[in-house]
Amino acid sequence: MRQTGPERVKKIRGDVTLKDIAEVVGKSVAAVSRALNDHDDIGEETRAYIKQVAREMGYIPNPMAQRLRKQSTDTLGLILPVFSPKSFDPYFSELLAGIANEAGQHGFDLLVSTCVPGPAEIQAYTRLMNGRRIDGMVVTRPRWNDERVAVLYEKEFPFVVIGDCNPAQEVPCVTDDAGFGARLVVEHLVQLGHEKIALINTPRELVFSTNFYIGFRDALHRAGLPVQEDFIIEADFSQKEGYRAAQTLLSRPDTPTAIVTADDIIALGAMAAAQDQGFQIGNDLVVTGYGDSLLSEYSQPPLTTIHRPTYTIGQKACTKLVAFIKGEPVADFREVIEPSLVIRQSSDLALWL
Amino acid sequence: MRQTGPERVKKIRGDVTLKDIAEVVGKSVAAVSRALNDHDDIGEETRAYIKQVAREMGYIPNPMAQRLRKQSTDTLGLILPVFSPKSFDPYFSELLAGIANEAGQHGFDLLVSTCVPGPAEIQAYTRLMNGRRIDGMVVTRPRWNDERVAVLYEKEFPFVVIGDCNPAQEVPCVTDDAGFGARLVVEHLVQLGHEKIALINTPRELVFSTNFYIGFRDALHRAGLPVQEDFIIEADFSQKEGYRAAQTLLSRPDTPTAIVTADDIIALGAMAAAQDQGFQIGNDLVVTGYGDSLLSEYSQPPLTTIHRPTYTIGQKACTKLVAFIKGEPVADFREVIEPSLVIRQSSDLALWL
DNA sequence: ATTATAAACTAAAAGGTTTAAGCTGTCAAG
DNA sequence: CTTGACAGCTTAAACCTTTTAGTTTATAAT
Repeated sequence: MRQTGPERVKKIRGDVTLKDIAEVVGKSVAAVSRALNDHDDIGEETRAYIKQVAREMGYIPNPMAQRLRKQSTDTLGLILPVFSPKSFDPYFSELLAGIANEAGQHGFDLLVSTCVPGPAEIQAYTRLMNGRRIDGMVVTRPRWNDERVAVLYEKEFPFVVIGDCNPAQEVPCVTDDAGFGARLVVEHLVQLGHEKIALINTPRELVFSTNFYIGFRDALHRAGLPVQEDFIIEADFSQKEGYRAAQTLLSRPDTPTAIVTADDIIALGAMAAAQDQGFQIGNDLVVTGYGDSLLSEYSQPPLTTIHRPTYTIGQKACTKLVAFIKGEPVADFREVIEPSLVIRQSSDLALWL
Repeated sequence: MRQTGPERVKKIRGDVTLKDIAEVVGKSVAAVSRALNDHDDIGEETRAYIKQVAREMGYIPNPMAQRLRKQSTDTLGLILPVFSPKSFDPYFSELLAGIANEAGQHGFDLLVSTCVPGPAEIQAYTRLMNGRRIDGMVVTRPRWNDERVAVLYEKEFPFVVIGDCNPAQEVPCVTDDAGFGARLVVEHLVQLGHEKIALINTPRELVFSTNFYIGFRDALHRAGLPVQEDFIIEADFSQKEGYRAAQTLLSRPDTPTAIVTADDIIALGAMAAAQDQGFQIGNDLVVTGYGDSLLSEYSQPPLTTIHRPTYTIGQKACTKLVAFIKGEPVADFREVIEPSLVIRQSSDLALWL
């Protein structure tokens, strides 16, 4: 029954299906399928032959058919918040790179969607979930009482959270330790002799912000410094908001000598505001960031910040999510990565030398 | 035959299929499908009823079944070059945002994959194509004799190119006018009185680089200035490469008074090199970039550059690709967008005032 | 009264894969 | 010689939707 020659090449262009292979090798479609998937109820010889023919014919499985049948998509979902048309946070770029690379390693596709933050957000999530387009979801920047997490959890849809999330919820997550980061920054500033340290925090609905605040507060306590509530202010993730916040802080009668911010992009805004008021950053006033994004290296002056291994976090989160989807045992639900301090000129102009 | 009550609600959780609806309304599966898709051979009343029941039952079509049947995926592919683990070019972030947003508008999903540039690249492309995972592909940073374009073209796979591409190939593309951008920069520098203008160009295999070079050269000619070949040097898209290139330029006996670069990130490297050699950027030496990425605004000093509307380019490219896939007539194959000059302190320190 | 036409549907196939269940033949144990 | 076990297959169903090619019924035209 073995055919060779033209017949076997016939379908070399166009879409070769299991049926085509079955015809050539003279076995059933099921046998071909099972041979290619290495089931053990197909003879050694037959299996080898089928595989060879499949290779020669250039067989590529039709993913849609597989997905329909297996009721799984081998695809992960990631929804990026796009605030303004003009680009988005470099944090997400790095995260995306980590996730996408790792997903590829596991044979998963990555579906990326965007949405403007707000009420439409949850729709974007449910659309991907309900549409059975993806097997699992990556959630970023978790909030207290996060509706996204609630929905995913309730529907028992596999997901992983990137960033600190509500410890009351037992959800798989990979995060940097914001509190530890804040502590590193404050200790650095205390060492430099600062006593009046202000904080521009990210929005309070983020779990991250709370942890950052707690780390900040505790570090001050530990240094024997008071926590002045009017030295603490919130800002969204934007340069503009950072500018506004710093302006407010610096217009007070008693100005701080250091401004800790919970995000690099906010720090950039804060630096701009301070500079506009005549401060020399790194000398009259110290500003620090969080994230160690590309921006912090090239800012003016370069920004002292907390290095968060975003790429690695993306990778680990992806690995965890894939394990989850495959039903493999997941060792540690909550993976915490220690960030590190990167000292640049914005905290110590002497480094210019 | 109309059922109401529990039966209709029975499947409200879990996956409602056409069959379930058909049973409830007492019609055939085909009728339900045709009603929901607004075919005109279903009675007005029936159609309304079916739609209502579908809504009540929370019916969501199974995309995999649709895709298998329709032999299309309603998904676009984008492959991001990831050079180093540490983040990627902000250019791609902005592009991604534009493409993803627009794709969503058209009801398309966006599949994002990454690959390290090099020989593995073409595999990533063929994998997506051959796997029938996507209906169309976005190609970025086209090169002369671009293998990706060749493969896509040869297989008649729908695609759109973002960025200048080989004019000999009749391929759909959306691009900024690099030559025009170069001209704007040179004219600006000439106006500032510069006569010794160097160029750090991007790698010559990119069509962009050639166009940028031609614009640069022509603008010099027009200004009556000579084109000195040893003032022209190439660099990859990295800060490091920009640093190296500028170092080379500035180590020559006759140093330029202005360095034009073909990319912001290269410009940042060039500035760093110049600063390390004691130049005051914007005064002793002028450096310009291309792209107007986030970085350029926050660099030290802020970078005079060419604004490329990357987000918009992403949107337009996506629209074009979708039209192409749907077989709609595409008006202009080649869409060229004029960039504009953004003057910051790196070319004119007086702006500091 | 017959035929043509249109409206409103239905049955079945197709899209490609995987899997549950069943079948055949061989060999060994009883 | 029977029974059982096992290897190595095959058949048919399932996944869910869309489309092709009818079929039925009612109405209009002849």
